[in-house]
Amino acid sequence: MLSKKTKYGLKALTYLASLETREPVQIAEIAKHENISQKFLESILLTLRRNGFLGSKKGKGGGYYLIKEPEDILMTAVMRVLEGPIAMVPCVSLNFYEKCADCPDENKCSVNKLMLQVRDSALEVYRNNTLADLIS
Amino acid sequence: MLSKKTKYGLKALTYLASLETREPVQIAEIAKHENISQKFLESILLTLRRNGFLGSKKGKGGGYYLIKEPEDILMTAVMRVLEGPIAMVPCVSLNFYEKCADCPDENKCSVNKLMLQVRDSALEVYRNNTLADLIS
DNA sequence: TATTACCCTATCGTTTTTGTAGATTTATAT
DNA sequence: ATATAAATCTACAAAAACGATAGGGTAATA
Repeated sequence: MLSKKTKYGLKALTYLASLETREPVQIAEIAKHENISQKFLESILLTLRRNGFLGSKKGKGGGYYLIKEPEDILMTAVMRVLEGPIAMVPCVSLNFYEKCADCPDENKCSVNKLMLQVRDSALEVYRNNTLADLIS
Repeated sequence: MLSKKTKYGLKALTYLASLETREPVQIAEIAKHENISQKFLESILLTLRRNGFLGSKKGKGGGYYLIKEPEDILMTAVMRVLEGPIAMVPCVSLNFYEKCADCPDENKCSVNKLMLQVRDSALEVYRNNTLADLIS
């Protein structure tokens, strides 16, 4: 299941990308337009800023704005920041690898074998989509 | 994240498929061989039986056994029973469809657009793998 | 009578999602 | 300059949902 954090984050990014301007947009406006709990969105935008996707400006006339062109924002990067690992099990994760506690031999593990394929296919989708591709 | 339920279920199925015999195998043996909590496995095997993957026999010499050939057990079916929807959001699910509470128009939703592709790519993997393919 | 699957329930721990309360920064009007 | 209003930032906390596991009793079968 996709977490609401990721869902809301994606929606917020898409909304910002869809605007003509790159001037700061207030949290309240984004939250209202996308039907998102404002306080929750606040923390999501914060992590997007900390990870280099958004810039922010405090005080009156402040808000959040895209820091890169939508064409340059890959879904692999967005998903990893918001949702975490793309792989469904740590033992096939590229960026968050961990050995399974059970499972004596990864190469003979059926779960590993299947989830490796799933990871690769998901990865291909995320690599082929930038933020610009999600705007209709 | 893949639930342990699914992980354990897949391992149990693979173990049964890897055996020469189709005679009943006790829960304890499966649990021990795959390093799984026996009590947890118990409930997993039960749902696999209720969904037509396994047969069972009570009493001495009882246990669980495969009811179909490994070649005829598709991962799409196994995943849907153990993990639930293959889609990451209900609004792109084939078997568990649900409209999003927010989101006025699915066709214009960026999350929908992306997750539709992810679903299709995962589906292709699951369709191309039977239980027989997971045995090494 | 022993063995094994079946079934129900309770519990513990973690993660997700949301809410509360304030502190800090900035633009603007007076 | 000063006050005011408008924002983001920070830190908790709590509630809700979910995942994983354990315990104990029942029913079927050799």
